[in-house]
Amino acid sequence: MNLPPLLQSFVLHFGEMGSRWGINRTVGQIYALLYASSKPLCADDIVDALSISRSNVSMSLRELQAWNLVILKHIPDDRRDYFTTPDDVWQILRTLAEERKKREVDPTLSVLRELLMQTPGSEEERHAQARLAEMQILIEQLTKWYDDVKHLETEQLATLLNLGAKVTRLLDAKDRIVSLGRKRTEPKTS
Amino acid sequence: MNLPPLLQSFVLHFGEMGSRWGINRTVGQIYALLYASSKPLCADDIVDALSISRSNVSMSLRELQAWNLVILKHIPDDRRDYFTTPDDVWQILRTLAEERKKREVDPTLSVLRELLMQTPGSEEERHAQARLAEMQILIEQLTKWYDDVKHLETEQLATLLNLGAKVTRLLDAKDRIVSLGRKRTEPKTS
DNA sequence: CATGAATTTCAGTAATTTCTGAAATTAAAG
DNA sequence: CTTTAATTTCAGAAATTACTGAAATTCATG
Repeated sequence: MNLPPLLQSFVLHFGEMGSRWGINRTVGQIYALLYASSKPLCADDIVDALSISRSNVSMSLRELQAWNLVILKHIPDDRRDYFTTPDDVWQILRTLAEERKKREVDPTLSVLRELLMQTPGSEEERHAQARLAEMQILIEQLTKWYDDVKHLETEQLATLLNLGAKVTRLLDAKDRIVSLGRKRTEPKTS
Repeated sequence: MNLPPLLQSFVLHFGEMGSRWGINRTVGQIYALLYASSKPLCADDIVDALSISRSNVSMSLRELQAWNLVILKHIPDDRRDYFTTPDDVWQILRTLAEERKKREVDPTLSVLRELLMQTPGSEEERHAQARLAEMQILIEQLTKWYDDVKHLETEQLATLLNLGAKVTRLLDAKDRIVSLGRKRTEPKTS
């Protein structure tokens, strides 16, 4: 591996963390490298930087593209593909959420729905269905929230985050204000 | 595998999904089994239900305990350990969030902090640090939100979920009401 | 349509992870 | 202290996943 020490530490860390997420080491390393580099890299740049085989780079880039995590760029008079990550970290977060939902949540939801259509053949199955129903309801609530929130602009999303648990207090406050007929109150927005 | 068909489908699905999350097939299957069973199971029950070796069950249960995902129960006049999952799916969600944060987010945050302490030795490193800083800020915002929200009672959490993106509208409404005419600088609304 | 640079595919191999059975350990009861 | 049931540990086997190099493919250009 042939990288400035800081970049190398970052890349190695992402590689290790990769396995804790569902992705493999190389994919994690390539992503980290693209993320932190100041300009787009082509496959051979990655080969040089990480000392891995050309074919491994090819397959890993394909994987990253399937996740929509990289952007393909072209440089004039150069046939090669160059890759970067989006500049906006919020956009990256959105993509990550979307893809993980697609791969990790949606299939489970569809299995739960299917199994809940069946008629239980025993007391044991009846109980199991009740448990699956609880899980289904939870996941549906979460995905409903997600579908709602994912359309927000970055600034609004940041506002929502900063608000955090205070939302519930805000709700109370609004109830009070509205029910009192717009009496003037101190703003408590942060 | 010796289970009612509905339970078997659920268990097999969790096993497969297991690998998309960081956990392995057996651990996923055992968790699913414990989750959907009407009473606590001991290691040998699991061996029978899933047709896997006793030692595998032992190691997998240990893994689940490390994740705080199972509850250990005892039955009078029986030396064996019996396992279940918590009844409350919201509690399960909280545990899952906490453990995943601990394993998948915190280590990255600490690496980012460490690397951002260093003095960049080149323009390339300077740029990398800027990118790491963006990532750090995002992660810190998210974990701050999480730390705030995780203490909420289930009912409040459900309220917050149901509110979703409407929070921003609520905020606007409150601003309008309390500031009596002073308009907030608008983000570009989609 | 031949050339050659860039890239992808894929079969075989390497590395890693998971799983098992045998042996070791633990701990309750005689 | 011994017996015995329950559990854990761990070395090796099995299974899975990741990686490589060689061959095949793609595609812009002469």
